[in-house]
Amino acid sequence: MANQETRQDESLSTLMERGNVFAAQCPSREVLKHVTSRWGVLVLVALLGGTHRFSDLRRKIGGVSERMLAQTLQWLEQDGFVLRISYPVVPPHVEYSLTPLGQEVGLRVEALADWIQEKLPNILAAQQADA
Amino acid sequence: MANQETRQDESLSTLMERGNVFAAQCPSREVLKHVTSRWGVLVLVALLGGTHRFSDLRRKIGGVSERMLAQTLQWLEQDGFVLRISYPVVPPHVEYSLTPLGQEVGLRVEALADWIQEKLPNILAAQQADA
DNA sequence: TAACTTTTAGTAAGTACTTACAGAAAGGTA
DNA sequence: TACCTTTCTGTAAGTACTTACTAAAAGTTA
Repeated sequence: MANQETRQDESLSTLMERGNVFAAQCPSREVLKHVTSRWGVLVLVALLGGTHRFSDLRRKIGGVSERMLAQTLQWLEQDGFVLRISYPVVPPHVEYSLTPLGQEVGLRVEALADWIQEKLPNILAAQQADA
Repeated sequence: MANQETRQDESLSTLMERGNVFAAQCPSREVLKHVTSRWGVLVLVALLGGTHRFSDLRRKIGGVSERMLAQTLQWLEQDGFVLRISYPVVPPHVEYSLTPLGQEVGLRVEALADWIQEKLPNILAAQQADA
């Protein structure tokens, strides 16, 4: 089903129990792509702060278009990280939150984002150094 | 220098001390993009395992083209995460390794990648659930 | 001499990501 | 009736990411 050419050190069986991001055909690559996507990271971190409505997220995440936010939320929902609850009213009312699985990734993504935010001065300094 | 329109809750001074990934103009966004890029993640994790030559990385990271690997390494080098040592011989011999700063991000990125690899079965199950 | 080695630049071409914009739904308000 | 609300979808158009392919350097091997 996945993994024919690239067979570095993972057999079909290992693939079923544990992904291998270094293998081109491994499905974990797709998940990684969603989680680390431009807006995916920010959505996960934002939702760690609690349930948000669509427009709340859009306001909080500077620069997202409605189109991209919607698409990103769908990716994360399909991967089982985001829970979407839609109330059948007009105008629409939809609430997004993290599933238990989503909170786990969220924490890891947040750790990364936080580190970058904190170390930004060091990074900018390093950039200057060899510029 | 950065941050004119988007001014959510960070002043120019705060920006100098700590990034804010939620602000569209914050330079941390660029760094985040490099680190979480398709190949950036894999390069960082691979280099946590020690110094690698260009072709070692290419072999290890399934699916990268030479072009993209080179570009990704340049991004990470400019951000101060990767150290590039070139020996003036023919054919070329170049070694890549992580700087102290690079090891710190690397660990965070690895934590994320590892989690995804471990939880892949759960994620695939979740995908099936609402498919 | 022809071919091979390793790393990277450059080009053209293709694919994927992003944006901007218009539009829909059903009811309340001016 | 005209307009506003919120959450999306579809479209066209633009930008960025990726790939495939060509080429270079200078010495070693067939």
